[in-house]
Parts: sequence; structure tokens; C-alpha cells
Amino acid sequence: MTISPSPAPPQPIRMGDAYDPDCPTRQVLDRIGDKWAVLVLLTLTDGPVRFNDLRRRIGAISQKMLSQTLKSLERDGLVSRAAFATVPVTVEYALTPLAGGLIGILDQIARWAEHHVGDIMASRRAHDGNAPLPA
Amino acid sequence: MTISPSPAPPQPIRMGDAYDPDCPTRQVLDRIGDKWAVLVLLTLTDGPVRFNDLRRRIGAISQKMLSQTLKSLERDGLVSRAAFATVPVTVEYALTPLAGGLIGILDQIARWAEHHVGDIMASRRAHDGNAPLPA
DNA sequence: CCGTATCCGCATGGATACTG
DNA sequence: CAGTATCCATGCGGATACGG
Repeated sequence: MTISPSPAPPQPIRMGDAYDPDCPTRQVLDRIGDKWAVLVLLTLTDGPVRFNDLRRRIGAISQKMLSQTLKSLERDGLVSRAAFATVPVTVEYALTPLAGGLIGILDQIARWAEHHVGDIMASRRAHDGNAPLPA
Repeated sequence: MTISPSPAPPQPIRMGDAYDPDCPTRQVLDRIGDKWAVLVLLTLTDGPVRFNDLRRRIGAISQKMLSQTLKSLERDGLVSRAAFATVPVTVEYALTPLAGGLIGILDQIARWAEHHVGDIMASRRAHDGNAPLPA
């Protein structure tokens, strides 16, 4: 998608000719589009949470996905990991300040969604008309 | 993820216990996370564009994906389709007013991305340390 | 020109089992 | 408790060919 690199021009969004995986906006978009990453981020907004606790709170996530998601979030500097040498080891994950901005965006999305999802749903029903029965 | 249904409470975002595919925010998140949908939307910001023109402008998209993406966007009421019975048939796709809000959100994301992607990249480099050479 | 239909490789992600 | 490793089903998405 390729957004203008540094200065903010009059036009809201500029794009190049083709798909660019290295585009800054693409990176963020991919993060936001990541189902589990968003859930993890949201679950951490109340403060630090331990691995299995996180797992239980999210419920429908597998160990593999949670571990994988946390690692990538940590790599991106959005989540911090703190290990304590207790009897059974204790590990706490928390949001970094950088993640705050992302939460803010998610908040924007949530607000827009609540206002307009009704329109989208209505459009879907209208579009599907009345012949959805496949059997 | 399950955002609070109607009233906006003090907390920015509330969530239930588990993953909910029917959550309004989830729907929007999925759209935004959709690589091609975003590109198509952005490409249409300058006005109506025809199918193959769209294809050429985006470049790295297949017919299948473009067709599929346009259909789902139309179904959601984000894109409108107008067919003209010219000699070889002409079809123009355009953004609907509803899509304007989504573009606004994309703009927010783009702005945040440009400001903070540097931090993310730096974090990645720091995390990867210095042993990336795979060969 | 505007699509739809089919085939198929490849990555995503769940389930399970095992380790520090 | 906090993960890692492996196996495997599913589906996304590209390439290709054909129809309106």
C-alpha cells in the first residue's frame, strides 16, 4: 500500500502502484488484523497477566498460538516479559507504553464498529436477499 | 473479543471471556486485517474505477482475489457496483458513504504507523540481536 | 471486457505429547 | 507453571482455463 514515507501531505493516504509488504501501515495493519494479537493486547489492558492465566482468560486460544503471539508481540516491543524465579517459575506479560497507541486505535475501531456495524449487517441481509437455504 | 454492546463505559474497551466471531469490532477488524480489501478501498478513494483498471493499479492481485474482495465489500455496503451496457460491458466500482468511515480509520492507522513503526523496527532489531544470518 | 470455475501448493493453526 | 516440538486437517490464495 505504501504510505508517504515521512511528511504528512494534504491527501489523507497516498499509495504506490502495488502491494508493499514493507510499508509501515501494512505492518500495523497486519498486527491489527491478527486475531490473537488483538485479544492478547486487550486482555493485558488491566495489568500484567501470567501465561496460563492469559490462556484461561482468552479461552479459545491454544498454547501454541498464545506462545507464538506473545513472542511476536514482545519482538515488536508491544509486550514485555518478566520472569520470577519462584518455586514453579512465574512469568508475567504486560503492555509496553508503545502498545498504548495501538490500544487507542483499537478503541477508535471499536467505536466506529458499534456505530456502523448495524449498517453493514443490514447491507448483508439485503444483499443476501432471501434465498440462503442451500439444502 | 466482545466490546460493550451499546453504551460507552469509562473503560476504553471491555471484553468477554472468550473469542467471539460475531462481535462488531471483530467484523471490522477482520475487514481491516484483510490485505486486499484495504488496497481496493484505498485505490477507490480517487473515484470510480473499472475492474481491470483496478487490477492493473493494484498490480499484485489475482482476478480471483479482486473479484472475491469486491463481492464481499459490496455485500457489506462498502463498495457499489455500476454496470453499463456498452459494447464490451463496462463496470465501475466506487466507495459508498459508509466506506468513508473506514478510510478515516485507515488514515488514523497510517498516521500512527508512520510515527511509531520506527520504534517497532528498532525493537525487532534489538530483539534479533545479532545472529540473523541463516546460511 | 468482466468475470466464474477448477485445480493445487503452501502456510496457518489446532491437538497432542513431552521438557525445564 | 511455562513453554517447545511434532503431526496433521483445513483453507487461503495463485495459476489457469473457460463463459457471458
